[in-house]
Amino acid sequence: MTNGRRDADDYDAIAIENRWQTRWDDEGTNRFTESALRTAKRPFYNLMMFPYPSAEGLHVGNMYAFTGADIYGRWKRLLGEDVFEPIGFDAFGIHSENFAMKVGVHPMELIPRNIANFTRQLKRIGAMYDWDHTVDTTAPEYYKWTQWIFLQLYKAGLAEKKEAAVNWCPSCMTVLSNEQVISGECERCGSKVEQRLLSQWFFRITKYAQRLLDNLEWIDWSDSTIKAQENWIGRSEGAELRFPVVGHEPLLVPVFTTRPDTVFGATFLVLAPEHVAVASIASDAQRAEVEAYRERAASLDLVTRKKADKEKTGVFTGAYACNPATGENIPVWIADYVLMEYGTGAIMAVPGHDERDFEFAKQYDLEIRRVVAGDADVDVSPLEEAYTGPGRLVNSQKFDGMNTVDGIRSVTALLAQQGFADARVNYRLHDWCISRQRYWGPPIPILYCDRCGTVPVPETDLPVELPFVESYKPDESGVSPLARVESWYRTTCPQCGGEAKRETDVSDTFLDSAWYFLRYPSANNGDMAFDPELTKKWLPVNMYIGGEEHAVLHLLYSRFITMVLKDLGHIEFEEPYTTFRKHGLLIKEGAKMSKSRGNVVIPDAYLEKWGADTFRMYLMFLGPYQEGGDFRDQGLIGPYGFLNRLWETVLPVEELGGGAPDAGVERKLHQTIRKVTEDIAALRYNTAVAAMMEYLNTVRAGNRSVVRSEIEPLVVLVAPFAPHIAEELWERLGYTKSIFAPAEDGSDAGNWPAFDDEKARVNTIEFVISVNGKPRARMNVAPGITETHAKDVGLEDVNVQRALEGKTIRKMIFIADKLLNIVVS
RNA sequence: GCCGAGGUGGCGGAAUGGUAGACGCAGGGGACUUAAAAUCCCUCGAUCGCAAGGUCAUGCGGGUUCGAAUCCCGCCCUCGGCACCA
Repeated sequence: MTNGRRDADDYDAIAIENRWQTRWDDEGTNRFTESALRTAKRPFYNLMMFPYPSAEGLHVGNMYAFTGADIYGRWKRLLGEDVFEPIGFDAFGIHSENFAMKVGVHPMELIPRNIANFTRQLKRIGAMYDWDHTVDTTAPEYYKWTQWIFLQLYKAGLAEKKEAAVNWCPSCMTVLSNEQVISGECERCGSKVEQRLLSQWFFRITKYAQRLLDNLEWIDWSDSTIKAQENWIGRSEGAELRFPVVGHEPLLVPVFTTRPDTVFGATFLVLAPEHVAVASIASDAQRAEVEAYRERAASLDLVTRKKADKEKTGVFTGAYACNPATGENIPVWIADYVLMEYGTGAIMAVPGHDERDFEFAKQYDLEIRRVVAGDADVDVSPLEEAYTGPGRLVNSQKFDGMNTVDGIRSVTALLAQQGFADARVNYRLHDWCISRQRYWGPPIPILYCDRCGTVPVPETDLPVELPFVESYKPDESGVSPLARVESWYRTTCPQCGGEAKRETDVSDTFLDSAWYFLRYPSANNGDMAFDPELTKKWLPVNMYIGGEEHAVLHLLYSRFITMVLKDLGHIEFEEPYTTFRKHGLLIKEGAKMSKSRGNVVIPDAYLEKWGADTFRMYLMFLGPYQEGGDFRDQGLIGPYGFLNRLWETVLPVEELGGGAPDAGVERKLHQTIRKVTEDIAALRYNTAVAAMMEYLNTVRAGNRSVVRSEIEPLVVLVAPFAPHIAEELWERLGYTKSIFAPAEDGSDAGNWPAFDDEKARVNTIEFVISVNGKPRARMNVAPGITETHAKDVGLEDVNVQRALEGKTIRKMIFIADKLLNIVVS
């Protein structure tokens, strides 16, 4: 745009992008045929987290994630690999359902509309998705297999139904997740949330806890994601100790502790209010109080109950237990700070050495006994606060003087001998509750028959289709709206032919997404969930890029399902993603993007103003991809100017010179190819873009005339970031095939340029002479300057001499091709 | 409280033991233009100096080292995750 009007040959991003997107679509450039999927020579499965198709449309956060992943895939394709890059829609779930209720449109109507809008937007960003292999988790052809997976777990004994406490909003009449409870109130209506006991389906993920933990050692994932999973699984080593209840022999109350060495300081026992032993051991005198407390605890919502800073409460049961180490009788209490779902639901309280027990003992005036002294001061004075560190045992009979590590082992061994203890490992991880008392999900494929009991739906009867239900709002009954559709849930038992009733709960959305990557290559297969041959060829996923918000849920559940499917003989690998990289978080002008702040970036307007190429490039340039960055409208002009200058430099092609590149430019070119290649491989996209900009500046410096061999490789380097302009320039450079197609020399290679270390080698370096670490002179020399030579030249420099005046040289440090540091005093 | 990441010009960010501030934005000056936009060229951490050059500077305080944004110790702050897990 040099003359205020647009010449035919000006860079018109929108027109170019429309043209190439249409062409990719028409020619199926990025789509595998079924046979091509089977014959691919160098398969590379490039996966990104499929979006939930909200009504708002594609968010800039989605686009940031997808662009970074697409650049990786396009780069792999330019290297000549057969890259499979699918996308789909995670469209079931509470989010969609709540939104549908809000706008008063049935989800069965709303979701297809949203998917159509998302598809349009996803095509607009120029990612190389295979639109012939997409999934929609709400399609019966998909959730048929989600139900099939449920049945495989059921048959393997990994799915079981049991009672569990859930959050219940009495006004919305629905179960809430913990995330939807804000300080005891419903996030949507503000009502006080209650606790309800419901019978629900669980997957026994805890059975896989150790394996899920062990494999973290060898899978190639972002460190922070691995750490998050480790913490979530939460392995702790310790012991189970058993305390006989006085007068109720042979009843033993088991407790889990990581500090069996402190058992001599266990001055009372605390059970969770729900603990089964409570009813039988409570004394008559205390029974009324105990019952009242249990009722109060049961009515409290789960989030408030688990708040650590809540004041501790509890009641004495009237019973005593025998401390097997000391032989003393200690009181048994119940308190809601002890959680039924962790360990055994009971603890031995050691107030001297546990902060919570200390607080509780203070509250109810229970004995606090020191049994550990800090190493430095073998101190037996009373405790002002709980001492939780290591040290030496005191007041512990024959174990006195022993350190914490030996104490844990020795005390456990002694009590084990007497039958009161076993070494034990505990995990924080809970079984995965997959029941949802909602409408918008795949029905759980189970039937209940009066005669046969719980009966799985035969695989041949799948899918159990979700019926269209006009009024799908949840109600206060605590069961799914499907329980109101008698015509649907009444059925016959496949075993006895008698009357049966369907399970009316649907499954968790996370089950839909726990296996979607297995479905993509087989997306069009109606006969099985995943074709064995295709699965073997393409899986596990080679590269998975996504946000860290899924570090523990989706990424853990999909690992679990993969392990189960392997154990059941359906697949041959147990980790779904060979490499996982998290991307960072985008913020807007220093602040987190949120609807309430009104600073959410909607990509559409930017795409229309600047084009997808500029937008993609800017997103990758604004900060390190794996750490995130700050989106500023002002910043887009940078990459836009770069693409404009690239356009002007290549065109018109007839004016490009032929022949050999300038020596200096060629050196910079090979350095740039090397840097961009290494940076993309490591997802350092921001510095890759900077290197390309630097190279273009070098090529254009001083308005010199450019030869084709200098600029053509840059078009390829830019292609993963700005695929449309790259295709256009490539075509204008005279190539007939797509820049992403295999190179025209017939080899397996793609068009990505190779770098030559020889050609990248510098012929002059700037050598620094410093005095006491401060640079005093710089000189341009040929690499390989000797120490002697450097000293000769360096000491002659006037500036250096000035710095040396009146000082004595103590020594000189020579670092080859970098610097000479003269140390003086 | 615990785990993880981070704190560098006016701004986004480079540099992970060896020239601090690559690349880009914004700002300043200039060319072209009737003018504006666009484009191009120069300049651009602070401070002292006519200049050569000096001094200061990577959250704060110490340390290691010939040399520290980078490594170690102790603090402060920001962001993300987990949180009564025994």
